[in-house]
Order: sequence, then C-alpha cells, then structure tokens
Amino acid sequence: MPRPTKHHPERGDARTRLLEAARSVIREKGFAATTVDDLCAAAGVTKGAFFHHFDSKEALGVAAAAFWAETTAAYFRDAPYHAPAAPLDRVLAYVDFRKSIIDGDLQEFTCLVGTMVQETYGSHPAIRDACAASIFGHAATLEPDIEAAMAAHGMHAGWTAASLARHTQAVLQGAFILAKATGDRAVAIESVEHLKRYITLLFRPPATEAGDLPDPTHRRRQ
Amino acid sequence: MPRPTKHHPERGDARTRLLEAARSVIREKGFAATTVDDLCAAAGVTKGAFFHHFDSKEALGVAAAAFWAETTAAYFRDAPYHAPAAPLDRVLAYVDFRKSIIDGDLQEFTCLVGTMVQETYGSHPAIRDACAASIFGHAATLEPDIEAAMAAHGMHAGWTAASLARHTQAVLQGAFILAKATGDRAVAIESVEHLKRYITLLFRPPATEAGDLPDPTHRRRQ
DNA sequence: ACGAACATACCAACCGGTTGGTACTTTTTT
DNA sequence: AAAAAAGTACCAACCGGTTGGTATGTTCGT
Repeated sequence: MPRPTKHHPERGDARTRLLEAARSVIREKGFAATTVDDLCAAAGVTKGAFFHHFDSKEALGVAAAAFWAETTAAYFRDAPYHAPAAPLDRVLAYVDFRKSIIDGDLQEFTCLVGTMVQETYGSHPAIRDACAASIFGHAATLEPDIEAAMAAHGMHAGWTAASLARHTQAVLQGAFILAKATGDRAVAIESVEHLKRYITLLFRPPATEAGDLPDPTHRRRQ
Repeated sequence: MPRPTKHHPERGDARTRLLEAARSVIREKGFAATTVDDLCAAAGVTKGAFFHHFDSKEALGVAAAAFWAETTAAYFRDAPYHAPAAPLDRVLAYVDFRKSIIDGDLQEFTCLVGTMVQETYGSHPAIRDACAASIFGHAATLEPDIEAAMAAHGMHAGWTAASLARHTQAVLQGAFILAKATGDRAVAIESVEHLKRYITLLFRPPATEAGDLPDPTHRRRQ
C-alpha cells in the first residue's frame, strides 16, 4: 500500500486511523488478543507509526478508551432523545434510543470500554480508569433528567438519580454480554425492555390499599 | 517443587487443579492474557500435564466453562434461597442471595463465563457456546419460581418468566463490569438492589385511580 | 507388562518494542 | 527572504523474550 498520506492526508492521520481500528478490532477480539500488528494492518500503517504515536500497547488502550468517550459523548449529545418536554419522557426516550441502536452486527453496537475493562481491570489500571471515566461519565449525563423527573413526580425514593443512571449502564453492559453469548441481539433488546418497564414502574404511584389516601405529591403522568 | 502427587494426591489431580487455577487466573487476567504457563504454575503442574489433559488452550477454556457450570449449579442448588414457601419470596431471596455473595475481592464474586465470553465470542465459538450454556442454564433454574409467582399473582404480563430470568443475569453481569471499572463492589450491590426493586414492583398491583376498584386479577398492560 | 498420569526438554512462530532512516513541515537564524 | 536547524510523521527491518504446542521420557497403579 503506497503512502496514502502526504502529511495532508485525505483519510485521516495515522493516529486517528489506529484509534478507529482499535475500536472495531478490540470490540471483536478483545484487548489482549488484539496484536499491535493487527491494529497496524487494519489501519494501514506500519509498526513504526504505531509506536511513534503511542508509547506502548497499553497507552493505545488508554487513548482508545478516551477516543470512545469523546465520540460517544458527541453521538449522544446530538441524539434525538433529548426532545421530550417532560423529564421522565426524556429518560424513557433514552432507553428507547439505546434499544433502537442495538442493531446490525454485535461489534457495531457493543461497548468498547465495557469489553476492555473486563480484561484490563487487574493488569492495566490506566486502561481501567479510562474505561471507568467513559462509562460513568456517560451515566452522569442521565442524572439531570432523572433528578428532574424525581422532582416533577414529588418522589422521595430510597434510591438516587446517580444510582439509577449507573444501573441503566449495568443493564446495557449485561445485555451486551448475553448477546455475545447467544450471538443474537434479541436477548439484549429484551433486557432493555425490562429496564424501561422498571423505570416506568418506579415513577408510577404505588397501589393504594383500601383506606389509604393517595399522596397528593405523587403526580402521575400516564 | 517435588512432586506433590503420588497418584492418590491429597489435593486433587492435575486436571482438577488446572481447572481451579483457570477459574481464578482467568477471572483476574482474562482468557487471552492467561498463558498456559500461568495456569501450570498456579496449578503446580508442568506443561506436559496440561497437554495430557487438554488438547489445546481452547479446550481448557471449554472445560473451564463446563467446570464452572457444574460447580455453580451445585452451589446454587444447595443455597438457602429455596426455602420460602411463596414462589415470589424465593425469587426475591435469590436476588438477596446474589447480593450477599458480592463480597470480598472482585475475582471471588465475578463470573468466569461472563468474563470469558466477551473475549472469545468472535474467535472461539466452542468456548462461547460453553459459556452460554452456563449462563442460560443457570437462568433457566429461576424460571419455575418466576412462573409460579406469576401464576400465584394471576399475572398476564407482556413478558415471560424466561425473559425475566435472563434479565436477572444481564443485571448481574453488568454489575460485575461496573464493579471492575470502579474497583468497588458497592456499585454492583446497588444494581442488584435496583433489580430487586424491579421484581417487587412487577408483582405489585397497579395503582388504583380514585374510584377504581382493585382488579383481583392484577391485569398488566404494555 | 501396560496404559494412564505425569515430567523434561525443546521448538518454531509470534509479539511488543527498538533502531535507524526518509520525507516533509515549521521555526529560528542570518 | 533565504538558509539552516529542529521537529513531526512515518516506514522497513530487525530483536529478544514469550507462547502454544510437541517429542520423548519416567513413574505408578493394576
């Protein structure tokens, strides 16, 4: 492959191409099983270029997690689920959106950092931290809507907005694992539907026992 | 290290020791990053013994998943959560039990097959299938109690007992990932508590509007 | 005696990382 | 403004340790 870049390359520089290659190859094979040569071949660069941009394979892992955090943040920031006026509807629209993007091949909808952190949490703390920042940074973007929904429904629950936000990510990560095990995304979609049902039930006022007075601070919405 | 086995070894034969070593080492480092030498060292055997019992590293992965399925099946079969008389209480007791065993170090409570399947689903179908059998085999043990609970509560839900059983496993697998990312099991416990809340809400009769009569057959929609 | 259960020694391929170099751009000096 | 110096981006070839796997024993129970 003749040099595609003349330092004003048309298809991105080597660093970006390596990060994009890492995104797809690591999602398919995992971090440890992905060799530096794999990444170089997928990116169409040589090893020299790899180690020019990254001090080590571990450094690439950290950069790949950061790259993932950036690109997904932009993707979700521009996604349509922020439109609904009611905060609870935005939360539910997020879940629906996550469900809708479980489509195509496994390596297209699964989570790079969820995959990587399982392999690296013990041996590569730097990668683990970068993955954690991506996961919990994304979870944190859900908190304002959840908190607003809790306020709008006058809830004083035994759980926090932050913990529910984290739980949504746990369900998604677990759904990806089950999908990888079956090779079928249906089982992932199923779990996301359970998650949506959970959130719906959380914000539904409790059943009134005979003799109970409905709590007027529990506003219902549907 | 002088030979510890005299063919009636006191601490198990080489095959079992290798499987036990695989259980702990792979949970810590992942499948790909675990070398055959790692396993031999942890088991206190030589490579000759390894390849006497397993045709390849992949074959060990399959056997480790099967070993995991067997040992966990026995562990859960004898666990105390089967005691409650009411089926829903047994389901909730299962969730409580899973919560209670999230204790100690990460590699002691996380799931071997959940870790392995992420790395191997693309490259080692045999391991993936063995992992899937373990996960969904365990999920299936929950179905009778869930089904009995649905019947006892007269539910006609938009979800099946099997799908809820699978969802519990998704939540657990996701909880393990988050725990690995933070290094703190608290976030895993939190998600299991959300799961318990979900199941509780699922089986709670819907809110009654003012003037509504509680429906004795707790109909469910959606 | 014979096969199952190990051990020892070894290998070829592979893998992360290095070396030394080229082409091009930017900055500094004059 | 031109030349010199320094820096960036990348490449091809190479290196030494590691890895999964093998070939060939040796021990032990029956």
